[in-house]
Amino acid sequence: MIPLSYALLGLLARAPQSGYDLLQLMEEPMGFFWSARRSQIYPELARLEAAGLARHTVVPQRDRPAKKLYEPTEAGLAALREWVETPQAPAPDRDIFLVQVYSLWLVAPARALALTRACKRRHAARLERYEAIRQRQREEDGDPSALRLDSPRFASWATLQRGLEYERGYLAWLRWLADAIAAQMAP
Amino acid sequence: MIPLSYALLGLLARAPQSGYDLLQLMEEPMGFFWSARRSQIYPELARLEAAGLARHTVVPQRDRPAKKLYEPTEAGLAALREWVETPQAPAPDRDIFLVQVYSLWLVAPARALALTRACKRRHAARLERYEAIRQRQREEDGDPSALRLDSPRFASWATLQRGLEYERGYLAWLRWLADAIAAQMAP
DNA sequence: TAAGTCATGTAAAAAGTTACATGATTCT
DNA sequence: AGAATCATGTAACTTTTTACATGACTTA
Repeated sequence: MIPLSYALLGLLARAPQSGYDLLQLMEEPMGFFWSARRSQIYPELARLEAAGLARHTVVPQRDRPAKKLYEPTEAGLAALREWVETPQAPAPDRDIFLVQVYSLWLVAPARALALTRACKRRHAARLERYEAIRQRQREEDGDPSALRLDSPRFASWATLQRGLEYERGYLAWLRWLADAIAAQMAP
Repeated sequence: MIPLSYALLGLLARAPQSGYDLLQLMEEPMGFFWSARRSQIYPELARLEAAGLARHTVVPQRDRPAKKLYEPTEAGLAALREWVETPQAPAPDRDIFLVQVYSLWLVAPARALALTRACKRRHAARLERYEAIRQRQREEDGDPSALRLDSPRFASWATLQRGLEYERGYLAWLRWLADAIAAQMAP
């Protein structure tokens, strides 16, 4: 089992889903911290089923094509619980913008500034997306600090909170970087 | 060319290095934002050379085995510059701890707290490592805000700064999470 | 002489991405 | 009739990891 297995089980543990549903849930919200494409998700579902961690039932629909609804088995839930409470080796850190910044001394300041601003736009957009989700969540759940620890809502709120702080921190650093570059251009 | 190609070129652009040197530089400091193993680095160096972006000379040493010293070619430097000033599609976000947190509602609060603390230790250790590097950098370079934009030192400082802020932000969130869990355990 | 570091690679397997492929149903 | 959404997959390729493999030289 790979992290993706548990990402999928984590989604199924909240509610049964079709592969197609999972495709979208892996975009948002799971994609904010773990991602996978269609070509990885469908085979992984088959693997989970072969391993006895998930099962599916075919659900015919009037207005749409039939779908396979997946849910975790008891063994699947147990495996997920066990994995969740075991500290995991972190995935290697990968930030392509920092790879660029590491060689930023090679390029003209104006280019460096433009690059920084492009990155800033990305992160600002991501932050806005997170804030929209928080807004929606607040409308649905009310005061998030009142959520029970054993509710999926609490878990969603905790991950969202990290996303918000991550983007704010990144943006603060980007502003600092842009200022440092600009400061050496003006005089 | 993949991001790793430019990570390696970025190291070579600062000073010629052997594959073995690059192995260690890919651990630290490059590993803080991009990583690769030996089995990827040596073939990648060969690829860079085949593409005319790097070249090597064999350097015999008295006290140690001979080594291949790599440096970027003019074409390699040009390719690096061009890549650096072009906005890159970000690598997918991957945070295994957040995958766990997303399903944290399934496990006992005491386990959740233990997991959070294990994560906190990791990040605290990483922060200490960054702070030690900052200390060393400060001793070598003096006031970092005086560094010139076109010096590798500036670039190193900028990436380190991001690392420091990332770990501080992560730790702040972990404290918040631990508190939220603890608050529901006590009463 | 054994352990440790310096030094360079390859092989095989796994994980992940891009592109291909198909078909039902609904809406315009 | 064509575009859009729902729905499920596979094939080929690239990237990355894990494990294997070897040898020079130094120090205890």
